[in-house]
Amino acid sequence: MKTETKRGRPRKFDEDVTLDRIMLVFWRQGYAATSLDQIAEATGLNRPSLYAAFGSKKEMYLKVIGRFADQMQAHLHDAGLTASGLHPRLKAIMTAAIDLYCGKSSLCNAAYGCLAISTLTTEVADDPDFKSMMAHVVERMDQGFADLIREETKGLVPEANLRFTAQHLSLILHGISVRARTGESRTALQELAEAAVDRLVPETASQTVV
Amino acid sequence: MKTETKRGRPRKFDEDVTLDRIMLVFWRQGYAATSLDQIAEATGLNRPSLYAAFGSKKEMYLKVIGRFADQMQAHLHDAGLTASGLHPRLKAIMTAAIDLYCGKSSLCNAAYGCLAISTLTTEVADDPDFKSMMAHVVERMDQGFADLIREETKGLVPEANLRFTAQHLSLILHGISVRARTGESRTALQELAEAAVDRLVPETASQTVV
DNA sequence: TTTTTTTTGTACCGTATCGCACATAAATAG
DNA sequence: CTATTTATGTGCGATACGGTACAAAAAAAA
Repeated sequence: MKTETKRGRPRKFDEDVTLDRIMLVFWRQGYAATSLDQIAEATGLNRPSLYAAFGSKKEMYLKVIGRFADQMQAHLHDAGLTASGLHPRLKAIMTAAIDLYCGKSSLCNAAYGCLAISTLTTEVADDPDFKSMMAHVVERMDQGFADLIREETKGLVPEANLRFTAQHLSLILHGISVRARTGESRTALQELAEAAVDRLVPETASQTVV
Repeated sequence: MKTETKRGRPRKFDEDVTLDRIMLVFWRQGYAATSLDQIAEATGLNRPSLYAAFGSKKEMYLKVIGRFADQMQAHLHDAGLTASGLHPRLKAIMTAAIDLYCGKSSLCNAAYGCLAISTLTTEVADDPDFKSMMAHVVERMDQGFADLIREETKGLVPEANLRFTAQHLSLILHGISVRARTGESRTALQELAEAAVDRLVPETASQTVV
């Protein structure tokens, strides 16, 4: 399998870097309030190049949301590996999420909360494509927490209870995202999250959850 | 004090009814995606009348948010009066909020979640006026819960703990709003809320909270 | 070189946007 | 009746919007 050199004029931009720049614009302003001119300015590209590479504004946004979900999942997964035991791992994940929501991550340096919660939620009521994307993102987050709990409690917790607790953890994170974007301090959110985890899962892994 | 009859041509519309109609448009589409033509169509007024009565689009939106916060607070307060004891009252409030978020209230008949969480959150990062309004709305919700807990536990719970639990309850409601707009069923949200309240406050009022 | 393929950038199209000017209408005050 | 005050509705104006046509540019292929 040889690396066939592409014909035609080469691109002057990196697709991933560009998507990250587009992401930041949508993250700050939301979908509806963002114009293609702003995206063009933020990326250094002109509109025809943007359309050729990513399609319409809506497609750009959906691509960005999907990319964000991927990066978010990887980020939180990594954070969950820095500790051991259900309770400590959950706390590590919460901390990582709060840092990200408050602009303390490589992804974003402003307190914009979660991209999906902060901007996609608005568009959901009037557009089925956005709505199913939103449901997908939330479902992924629930799944992530469920997988972690399942792994750490190996059969000790009924699947139904486990999924329920996972939903509850997602819920907490969504609420924290809202407060992060509203301007609440990182330490205040950290306290809230810690208390929430303490109430949801026991300190020692041997106890039954829920 | 006599009812001075106003001079000039009388208005053909009721200001409150009109604001409620404007509210529904913003509730579905959000601030940025809503045009004044859509508002004009929804209210039956033309743009000059709208501007004369409510000012710019931004002022309309802020007025609507304030009105929503008032109505929401009254709605939840009333719901809290239908039961007695901290735990039952909180559950009643949660149920009322979920019904409203899912379109089962006189305010709105569609599952649009909370107007502020669903639409104002997006605008917050780029506009200080919206941001302070959002902080104000969240603060009011925290206050409402704090007042209720304080009233029901009369001095048994330290003010700090009490406020902390109130924030946690608001957080839950914000997360539920997101899921309601995303399409989650009312019963599923009801289960989540009940479990959350069970974990946050004891069943019997005599126990210490948190 | 000539041809083919792909990207770039200018310039544009039709439409929608917010906000307002201005004339008209409907009420009261004198 | 005349003047004044307030609300209505048509219509416009300047701008911004999403999206695209088209020609120039930059690479590989023939």
